[in-house]
Amino acid sequence: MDAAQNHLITLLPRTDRQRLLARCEPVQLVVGDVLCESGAVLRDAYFPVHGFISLLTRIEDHPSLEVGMVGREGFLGAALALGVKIAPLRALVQGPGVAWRISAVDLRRELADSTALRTHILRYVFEQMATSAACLRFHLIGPRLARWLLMSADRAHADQFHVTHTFLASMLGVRRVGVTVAAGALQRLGLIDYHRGEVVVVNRAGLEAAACPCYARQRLAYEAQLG
Amino acid sequence: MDAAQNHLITLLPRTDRQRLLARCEPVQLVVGDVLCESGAVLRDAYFPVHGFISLLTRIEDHPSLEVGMVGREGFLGAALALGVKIAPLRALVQGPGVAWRISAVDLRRELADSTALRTHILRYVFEQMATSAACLRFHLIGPRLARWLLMSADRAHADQFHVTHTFLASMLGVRRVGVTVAAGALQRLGLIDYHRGEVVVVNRAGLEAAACPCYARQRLAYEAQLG
DNA sequence: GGCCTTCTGTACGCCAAAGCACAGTCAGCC
DNA sequence: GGCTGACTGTGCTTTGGCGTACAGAAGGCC
Repeated sequence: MDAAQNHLITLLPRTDRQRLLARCEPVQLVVGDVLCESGAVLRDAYFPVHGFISLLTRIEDHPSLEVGMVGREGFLGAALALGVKIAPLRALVQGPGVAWRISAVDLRRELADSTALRTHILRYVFEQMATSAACLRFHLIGPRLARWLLMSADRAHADQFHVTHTFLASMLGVRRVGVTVAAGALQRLGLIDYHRGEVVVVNRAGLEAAACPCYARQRLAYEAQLG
Repeated sequence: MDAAQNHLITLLPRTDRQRLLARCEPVQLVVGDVLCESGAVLRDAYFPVHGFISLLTRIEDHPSLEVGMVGREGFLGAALALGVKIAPLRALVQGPGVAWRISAVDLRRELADSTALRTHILRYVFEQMATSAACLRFHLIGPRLARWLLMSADRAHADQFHVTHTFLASMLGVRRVGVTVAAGALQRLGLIDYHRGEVVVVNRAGLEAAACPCYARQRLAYEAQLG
């Protein structure tokens, strides 16, 4: 698990990192697993190493909506870092892999001891949420879909992954038909290819051009944080 | 300034509170003032006591959009709390009043010393952002407008305040005409009254019924935090 | 092979909101 | 009083997305 560490952990000073890892245990991320349910008590937090996790919200009778995505560059359990005991969002494993798991109690202890950990975790969450708001309001399905595919490919560390139109719809908060139409357009442009849930990014540069600017923006913000 | 303190400050343990206030100075909030510009260097943070402040974002050529509102119950400068030096959002004074101002340097020192302050500030911001996302995506102009009016009335501590349709449009991220139509409907229902920028909440209960459920939800979350 | 389920494509009508244009209306100022 | 500028109201057309319904296509299982 060293070569492909979680980036937040990598950013920590050596002693903090060692102390944190001593409290973590590795777990498998299995596609479809729900790591925490909205409204349930938070028991653990996760630092993904491979694979990725979607953060979903629901309001009333609307379809669900993804408000964040966590991969190797991030962390699941920000609420815990704020001392909140009840999960505000549903966390769904989307790409298979492994993660470091830490108990709420241990995380709390580590956060108290490590300013670096606290800062990195919270800044990451903040950035994600700030980006999505305006995007949800103004951007059309097509560009949003393209952005989602790129973000997934980044976190899956692959140009191919599994996801159906129905599922995409519940991520973007739109109808399944809306996804079908938008995905069909991307396919006709030769940017992606898909078949019964297997999506392949064919023309990455083209897909980036088709994606809403939030993709580039978030990427820049992330790189600025690292550098 | 004691009787009507900022709520986050009130929540602090006594010693933390006294130390914090020793570093703050009172300043006037004048309507239209821009306390920080997006992309500019952050110098100060604010704890409003009276009046309130809107947090605005802009993307590309779209109209601006409000993503947060800060009054007595909150705090302006969350980015600073995360160690970010550049303001991610524009902060615009909307309701006149006073606030405690603290320099970035001093805030940093206080945050390092006070777990309570850190937790309260970040939890507050987190809650706000999580609420808005789905609201922006799913709710119609009318209910969103009603919610905005209620939130403003709450923070202004008055049933009357000044705001034009054009301005409301830039808060909600819609056209001015859209606001005119929605506001006209609320007025015909006898819920509000307005005339050249002076808005009066006539039927508060009715307005709450007309507002999107995010208003009640956020209120509940806030009360839970206090209790 | 045949059935069933899952996934994808297409086709309606409908509506909220956008973009655009223009007409009132009120307040303050010269 | 009359001008000016800010504010509000109304009337178009266009459009992106919704809700719904149904039909084809591909894979799994018996």
